[in-house]
Amino acid sequence: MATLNDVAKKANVSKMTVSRVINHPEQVTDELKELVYEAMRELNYRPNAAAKALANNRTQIIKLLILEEMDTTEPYYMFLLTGIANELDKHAYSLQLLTHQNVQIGDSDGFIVCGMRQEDEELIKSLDKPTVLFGQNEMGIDFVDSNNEESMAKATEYAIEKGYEKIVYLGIDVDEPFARSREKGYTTVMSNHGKEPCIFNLENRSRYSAAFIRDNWDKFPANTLFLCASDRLGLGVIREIKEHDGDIPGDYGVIGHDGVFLDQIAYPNLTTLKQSITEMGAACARMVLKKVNENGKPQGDQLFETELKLGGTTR
Amino acid sequence: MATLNDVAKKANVSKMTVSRVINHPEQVTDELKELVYEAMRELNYRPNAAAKALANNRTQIIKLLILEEMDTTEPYYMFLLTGIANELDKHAYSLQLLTHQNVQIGDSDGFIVCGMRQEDEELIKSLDKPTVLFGQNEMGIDFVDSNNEESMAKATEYAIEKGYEKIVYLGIDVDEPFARSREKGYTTVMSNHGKEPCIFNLENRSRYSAAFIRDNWDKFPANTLFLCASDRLGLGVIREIKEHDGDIPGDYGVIGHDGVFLDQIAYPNLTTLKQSITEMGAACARMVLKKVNENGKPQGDQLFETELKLGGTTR
DNA sequence: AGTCATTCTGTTACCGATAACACCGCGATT
DNA sequence: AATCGCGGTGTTATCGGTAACAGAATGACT
Repeated sequence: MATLNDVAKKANVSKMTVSRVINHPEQVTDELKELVYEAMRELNYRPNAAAKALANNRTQIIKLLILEEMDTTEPYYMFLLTGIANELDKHAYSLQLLTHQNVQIGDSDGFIVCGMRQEDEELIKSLDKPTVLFGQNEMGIDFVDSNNEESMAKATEYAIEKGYEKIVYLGIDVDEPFARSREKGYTTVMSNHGKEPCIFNLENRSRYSAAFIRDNWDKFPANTLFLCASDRLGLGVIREIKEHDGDIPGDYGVIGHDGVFLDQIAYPNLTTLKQSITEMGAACARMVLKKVNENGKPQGDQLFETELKLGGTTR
Repeated sequence: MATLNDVAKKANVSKMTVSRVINHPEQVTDELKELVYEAMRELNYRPNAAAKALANNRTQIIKLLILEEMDTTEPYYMFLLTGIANELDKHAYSLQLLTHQNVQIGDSDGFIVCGMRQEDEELIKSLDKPTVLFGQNEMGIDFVDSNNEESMAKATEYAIEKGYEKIVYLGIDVDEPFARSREKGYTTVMSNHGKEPCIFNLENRSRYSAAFIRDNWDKFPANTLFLCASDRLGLGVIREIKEHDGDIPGDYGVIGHDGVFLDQIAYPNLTTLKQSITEMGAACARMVLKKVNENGKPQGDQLFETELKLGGTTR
């Protein structure tokens, strides 16, 4: 592998000039810069991450903390990981995965945390390096997330537009900002249209939403749409409506949220609010690297729109 | 962070002795070793991966190549990743994820490849670093996998034992070693019991297995068990049996394979052959690191048993 | 012309670890 | 007693980069 030194010799300059071309190009004349770029191209120069890390007193490592239990997660995180990893790669950074099992060993330049719940606040605050959350929070920590409120508002509008008379919201039974935002998107649009909100919160498992439908079937006349805070809940709803020989999407509509995998597993395919997980992962990575370079300077929040992806569970 | 030097001073020895205690402890007297260990403990010494990498002309990075498309994969890979990452962490290694999107940039000490198909042979052979495959193969490359044959044999035995008269095998329609092994496990046990094998291969999507059941429903009398090469296929089978008001698990049994996530999504929960993905991931990591340390010396294969996890789709 | 500031490039030392070599002391060998 | 061998330890140079400083060239100003 070609080194800085090789490039320097080829371009007839010192190592330092080459280093500067890479890190502080404004300090080098255009003429030399051209020579150096040329040499780098010819030698197919790739900086040595280890050397760079050592010299900068960095690790070139970002740790990804996944606080959620793995067996309740969808392939969701694979997309997130891909997005993060690709972006980190571009900056000669690599990834370390931390889960509940393994405590934090080794060092890193920064953290990306996901699956966070209120009770993890202390843990997060104890992190001594630039940190970015994947998922909105009220702790004042920079984050990336879907625009949960806007997302559910959009879905509610759509349901109304399609003429469903009763629109029932099935939320996830946790006291977290994302859950509140989704609910708010629903209630806001409902009241804008002078409709009565109808909200139930359930544990995020398909068997609970199925049981819920079973236990309350007589409360749901034809022309009802179930707006679910996750595809998982949506799945259980579909299952139980079918069990009652309900007509989807004629008499009953279902809309889920996430659009990662389960919406495709459902039959018929679930209409859902699809998140751009991979892009959000990349955004997390960019944000944390920027924060590292700017010595921990706050980066603010970044919200992504969801896409209403139509399946066979809505008219 | 404490360095080698700090430890050396504290223990009144040279850096080199400390380094030796870590890497070649047999070259140091027990007396000094104790002093050094003591100092390391007191200072909470953690080796600097970047420095180590630089000195050893290593990268301390293992690349994970995922050749499969992400949207057809289950959370499967998250478990694998967790296993790999935890193990790598222990050895101060970190991970880089490569997918179809991003070509290989940067350098690494070794590769773990998964989701490989025959057509990827050339790519794999072009890798210039120690490589381990996740998934059996006939290219002579070291691998880790479930014992596919044994796994299906076990399931077939179980189905027979439970008195299902007809046992239908639904395989995945690809010409890959893992698929052949699974089929072989089934056929071997069937012929041992003097029963006629009945095999169909389908694309690995639930809607295809559902369609298959629909189109051939009259061929499957009561007391039939469907042994599926994936939980995904199993899901479609369950769906369609229910559509025909078939009794599961009384008249129809279903067994899937993988046990990662979909088996729990299914209703009733799918009886499946659960793989120890996380452990296999760790095994991959150990194997590739060993291979790196031994300059690419072949490591052979490692097969893991699956666990027959009973759900509600078998008697 | 001489001084000075400015802009650019090169030199040196260092980040934290390791391999190769030098060296020291001791028992075994003659 | 002198030499040899060898296990055990320290010294030096090195991996590939970067910051801090030094030095050279240029133009502006008195």
